Formats: sequence, structure tokens, C-alpha cells
Amino acid sequence: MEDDTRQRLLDAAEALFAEHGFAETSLRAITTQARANLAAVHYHFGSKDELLHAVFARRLKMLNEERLARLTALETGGGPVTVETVLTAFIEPSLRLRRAGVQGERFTRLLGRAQIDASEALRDFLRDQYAPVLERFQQTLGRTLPQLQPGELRWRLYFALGVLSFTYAGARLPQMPFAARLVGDEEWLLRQLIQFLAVGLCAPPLEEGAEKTA
Amino acid sequence: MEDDTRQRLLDAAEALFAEHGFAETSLRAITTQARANLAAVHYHFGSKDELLHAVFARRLKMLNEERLARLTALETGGGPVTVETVLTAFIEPSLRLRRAGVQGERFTRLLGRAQIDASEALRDFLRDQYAPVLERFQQTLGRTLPQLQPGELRWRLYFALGVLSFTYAGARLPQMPFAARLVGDEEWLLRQLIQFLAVGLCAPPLEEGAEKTA
DNA sequence: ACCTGTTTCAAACGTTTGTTTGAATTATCT
DNA sequence: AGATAATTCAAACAAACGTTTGAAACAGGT
Repeated sequence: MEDDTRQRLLDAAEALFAEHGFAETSLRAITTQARANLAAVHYHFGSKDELLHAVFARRLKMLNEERLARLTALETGGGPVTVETVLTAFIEPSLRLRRAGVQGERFTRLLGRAQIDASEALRDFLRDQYAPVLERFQQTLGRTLPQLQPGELRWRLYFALGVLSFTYAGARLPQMPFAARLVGDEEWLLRQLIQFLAVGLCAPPLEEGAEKTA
Repeated sequence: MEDDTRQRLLDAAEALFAEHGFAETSLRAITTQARANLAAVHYHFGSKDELLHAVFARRLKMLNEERLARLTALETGGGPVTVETVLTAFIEPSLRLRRAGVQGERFTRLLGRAQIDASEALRDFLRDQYAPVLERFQQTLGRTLPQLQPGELRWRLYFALGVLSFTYAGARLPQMPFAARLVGDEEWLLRQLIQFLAVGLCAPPLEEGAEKTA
């Protein structure tokens, strides 16, 4: 059976959704790029929404499992549990995806976008996928940074994920050299990124009256 | 002349574009919310694209001018030129917009979104609006942080804008308490944000062989 | 009151959209 | 080879979209 029509559809959808967004990408653009018939989308996936869902499902589960595995390895004696190593455990799996090829790069771009422009339905799906991961990382970071109040830590984690999403989404800013697509440059960029996030997370708490924690 | 039809259209478009995105918002949804006729959009603006353009034009020019004015005031003796004060000069004007009312909040949300999901045409427009501002702030920060290479500073600035965009866009993350909509909470959040960005920008340079500057 | 220019309105236009259909084609198995 | 299921295909569907039209309603000035 020619089931790689399915893969070609997923690849094309991944690329076009990442580049132009969900609503502005037509099924005809996807099926053309995938060299497939228009009706193939509904045959293999049922609807455009379920196609998007499948694009995420294809990679997200494994990605988050690898994040948790690295964190567990770290905590069960695999190395020092510092803010940097915990951050690396979270980021490295996604960076591996990017290094694995242009499709992985597109997926991370789509993932970054989705944090901001996802519809409510997709947000629910992403929340289910991310919640346990973020929960675990937040707990571990809370032990590494006991001086921070829970609300403080949570917002810093929020900021950190913002940087990551923004960078993966590849938001173009003026004067930004996007020669940083070479892998060598990405390694350098990763260190810059991790340092930026680490010092932000490690900053001393802003002392004043206890804030609402939640 | 009933020219506040124009304003109502801009308000409705601002709100709906910010909440659902450009492509997923129909002119009919906008004109319904604005209690205006469908054709009013083309009468007042010419097209949907030009409506979006007008939504940005209405506030963005003044916003960036205020940013530059605050930076100039700082540099011409208005206070100490530190990373924190420069950051505040950039952020405060947008925060004032948010404090001014729900429409300002919506605009900043739209602005945050646009950094990631803007079409190429809109990106050109935003680039023209942002380029001189970012240029000036980058220069000033370069003088405040002379130990950083230009490429390093630029990327840190990029990360900082990412956090800001992400936060303004109001990306929902699991476990995030969005009771932080009260103004009091926003003030606290602003201090958290500025500290996070400041320590990230001020971090010591990663010393190693000179990287490509560009 | 009349004219003139501006603004609103309901209705329609032609495209494009996601989706469905039913026949044709291809693969799989006995 | 023939029967059965899986997949592809061209064509059409209704709905929604941005846009256009031309007449109605309104405004201000003389």
C-alpha cells in the first residue's frame, strides 16, 4: 500500500502551516506540494483540523517523552542538577529535531507559532501534551531554586518558554542576520540562549511583600 | 459626518485580529461587532489588508516615538543610563497603552502576535516602523554593555523582544494563572519582566574564539 | 427648498474554501 | 485469474469569503 502519501501530506502540511499559518494554507496548496489528490486529505485524516492534529501528534509525543527521559536521567544520578543542565534537558531534544533535517526545523517553527496563534481546540491539545512536562520541569527547577516563590518561578518559566517559542518560530526582526541557519551557528546560538535563560531564572527574587501565589 | 464608524471598525478589527488572527477573522464578523455595514470597510479603508494596516498605523507611530523620546530624555541627562532604565524606556510606553484600557491591551496583543505570524507585506511595514527604534536602542545598550560583541548583543536583544512579544501576545500556557490581568498584578509582572530581561542582557559574554559579527 | 458631496445600505458578484461523491485504479490474497 | 479491499482520482457540492454595485439616506452650504 502506498502509505507514504500520508507522509508526504504530513510533510507538506508541516512545511506550509509553519511558513504561512493554518488558516492561510489551503488544502489545495498542501495536496499540490505533496503530489496527492485533494480528496486524499479526507481519506487519510478526515478533515483539515485532524490533519493539523496529526502533524503535531507525529512528533510531539516523542519530543516530550525524550525531555522527561533526560530529566529523569539527570535526577537519578546522570549528572549535576543545575539550572543549565535542566534547561538543556528541555531544549536539547527539540534542537536534535532541528539538526535532523529541514522537516524538524519546520516542526519546531510550527510549534513556536502555535503557542501564540493556536485556536482554542488546538490549545487544548497542546496543553494536554505539555502540562505534565512543564509540571515536572517546574518541580525540579523549584528544588534547584528554592529561594523563588512558586508564582515567581512560574512566570520566569513562562518568559523562558517565550524566548524559546519566539526563537524557534524564527520571527524575523530588522537587522537580524539569518545566516544563523548553519548548524555551527546554531550550536553557538544554543549556548547564548541557554545562558540568557539561565541567568534570568537564577536572578535573585524581587523581595517585597509576599505576592499572591496561586 | 459620522466618522466614528471608522473608529468602531478599527476597534472591532483590533479586537478580533488580536484574538483570532487576521486570516481567521472575516469582514462580516468585524462589521457586525462594529454595528456597521459590510461595505463600510471598503468605503473607509479600501480593503481588508489596508484595514489591518490602519489598525497598526493608528497606534504604532506614536508608540515608537514615545519610546525614542524617553530614550533621548534619558541620554540628555534625565537619569542614569542603565540597562534597566533603557529597558523601561522601551517597555513603559507600551505598558501605558495597556493601562489605558482594554483596547490598548488588545493592540499590544496584536503587536506581539504580529512578530510571529505576520505576512510578508505586513512584516515589511513593521520593519520600517521598528528598524530606527531598535537601531537606537541597540546603540545605547551597546555603550552600556561594551563588553558584548555586536552579534551577541543583537541576539540578546532578540531574545528580550521575544519575551516581550510572547507576554503581550498573552500566550496561554498550562498552569498559568491569568488572574494577572489586574493592573496591580501587571506592575508586579513588569518588574519581574524587566529583571528577567536585564540580567539576561547583562550576563557576561561567553568567551571563546571571536564569532562572526555581521 | 435645492443642490452637492458624503456616508450607509441591501443585494449581488465571482472566487476560493473545506468537504463529499462515485467511479476508476491499484494492491492483496486465495 | 478472480474476488476483495484499499487507495486514487476528477468532478461537483454548498458555504463562506473579499469585493463591487447602485440606489437610498443623510449632511452642510447657498
